[in-house]
Amino acid sequence: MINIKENEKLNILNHSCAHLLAHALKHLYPNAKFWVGPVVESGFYYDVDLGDQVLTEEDLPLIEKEMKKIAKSDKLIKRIELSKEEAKEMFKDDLYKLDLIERMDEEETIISAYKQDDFIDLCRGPHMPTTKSMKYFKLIKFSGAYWKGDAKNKMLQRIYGVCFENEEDLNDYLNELEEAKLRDHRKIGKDLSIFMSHDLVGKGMPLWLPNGATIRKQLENYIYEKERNMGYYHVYTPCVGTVDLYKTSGHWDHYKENMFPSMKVDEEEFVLRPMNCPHHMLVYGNELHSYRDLPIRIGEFATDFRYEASGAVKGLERVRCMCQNDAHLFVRPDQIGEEFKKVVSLILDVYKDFGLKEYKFRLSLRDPEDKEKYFDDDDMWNEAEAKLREVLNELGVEYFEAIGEAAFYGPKLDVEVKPAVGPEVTLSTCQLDFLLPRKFELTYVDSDGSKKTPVVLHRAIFGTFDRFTAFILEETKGVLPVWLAPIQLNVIPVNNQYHLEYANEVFEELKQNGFRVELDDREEKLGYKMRESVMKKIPYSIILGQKEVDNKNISYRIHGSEETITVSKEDFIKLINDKIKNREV
RNA sequence: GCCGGAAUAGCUCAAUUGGUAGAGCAACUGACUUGUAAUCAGUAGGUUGUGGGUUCAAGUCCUAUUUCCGGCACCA
Repeated sequence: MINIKENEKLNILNHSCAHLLAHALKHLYPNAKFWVGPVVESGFYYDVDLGDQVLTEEDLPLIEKEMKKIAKSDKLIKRIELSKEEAKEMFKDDLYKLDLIERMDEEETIISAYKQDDFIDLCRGPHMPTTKSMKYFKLIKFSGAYWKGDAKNKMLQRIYGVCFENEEDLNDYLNELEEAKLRDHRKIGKDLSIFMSHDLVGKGMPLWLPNGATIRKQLENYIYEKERNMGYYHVYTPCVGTVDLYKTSGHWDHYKENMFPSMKVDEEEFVLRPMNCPHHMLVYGNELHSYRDLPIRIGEFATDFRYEASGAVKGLERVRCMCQNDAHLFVRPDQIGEEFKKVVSLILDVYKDFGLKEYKFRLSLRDPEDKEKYFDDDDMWNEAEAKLREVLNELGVEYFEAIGEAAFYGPKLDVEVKPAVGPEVTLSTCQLDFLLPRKFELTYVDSDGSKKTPVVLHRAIFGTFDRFTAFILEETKGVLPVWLAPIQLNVIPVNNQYHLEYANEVFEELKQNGFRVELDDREEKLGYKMRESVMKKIPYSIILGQKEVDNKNISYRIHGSEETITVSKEDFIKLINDKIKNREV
């Protein structure tokens, strides 16, 4: 999908369209006060204070109509340059604009504004020459948005729109938006019976249905094997811990508002765990470790509970009960680079297996200007950050740096992806932690016999199984590769009376070979069953009629293909096994 | 959490200004015996998310609440 902000022409066009929107709003709501109207990836928006006036769905077409009217009247868009004082005088009744002027750089002596007919707005520009330039636009949606992005401030109303140079581009874009809704994992999840939710279970608590559970099991098996091969040990630890555990880890002080409230049982006070680090710290601490034993890698497919804000939960993507593909790697300081490299390589390896291409690595670093915010060990930070960069460069990974986005306990690498609908989310993560091992007084015996503190890498390749499943459903539009598909093969006899016996035989044989196979023995027409097989996105539909009975072979059709292929049973079994092994469609 | 919207049969949806809930698909029963995206007929299915209220009368209006949706904020 096109990034409008980064397209120079569209950027100016959309920016001008934001002014056009404000202009129209001013006509329709004379008391409207305007905050800012920037261009974003998906178009533009304008934040506006309409007083008590609340916008409704029906208002958008009316606003659009007024915008079209102004556009048609072909007003010149003129740049005006003002001194700071002049600007303050001009906007003296507008608190929002005064605030903007106040916040401008001291250096900035000239402030520009753009005027079109009876509307004037502060703006750096540039803009289109006349309002007539904005012909092909559409207001998309509206919502609330905090003034200055701060939840403590008043909520303004935000109207989103998009503008293109011609009708075709606009329609293409709107179609893309519609198509994105169709591959939303919440829709696919419902259509394909992947997961459900229920009021009685609660918000952000999806229930995985058999189809979803099968997918998840495959993901678990897949990553378990990878991790085992890399020397990970897997554990099971409880979903609860005492409050004292989280006081020791520091979560109670720093993460409490994201945890479910504690519960008292007899003399103990428990919380549902929001993460597994404390448990894994204890597992490490259960034994004495030599410097020779490190790295020690402790993994778990662990269910965690986070009290996510009620407005934040979304399908499988953001939930209150999740299963992390978690592991904690205990390393010596000199092993940070090497171990980090292994994690990044694993991420790349996994993404390749899933055919993922659209993702961004984000390296979150400490803000050197604001060292108080972070765990105090300059050398450790500098060395670790340099090491992470070095590894990423070595692997030739493209990444961007987010200064000041590190956790207070260490720098981290996140992989961000864009879901069908909504803002980017983090999939994989790898976080360095200097602090937690100290809090739990973890040690290893170094070569000189002294006790040293290990460094911990928190890492999750899939992130959570929940979010990864959501993402993979959207990537594949629900058409999963055969190794992941809940139902891999669908056996359809042409006519039950004559072909069911053979179909049963084939069905049993495929089942014996370990495939997830179904037999559609309902008394329905072939066309009817095929339709359902396609809609359920089963990778292989096997059609068995008289020809197949006579020749003891198999005809199959791959999802999305029009072609039917006939092969021997043996060849078919080999084919499917190969596809599974190679993780092909 | 905040602003706004929504909730009707298993699913997708309909129901004039308030007048007592309807269709398609799915399910079930029967007929049909079929070669690649829907065979036909019939049956059953609902305290309209939940609790209050207004009214002669509420799916429709008010109110509380739960869940969902679009954003915002959050995501040490």
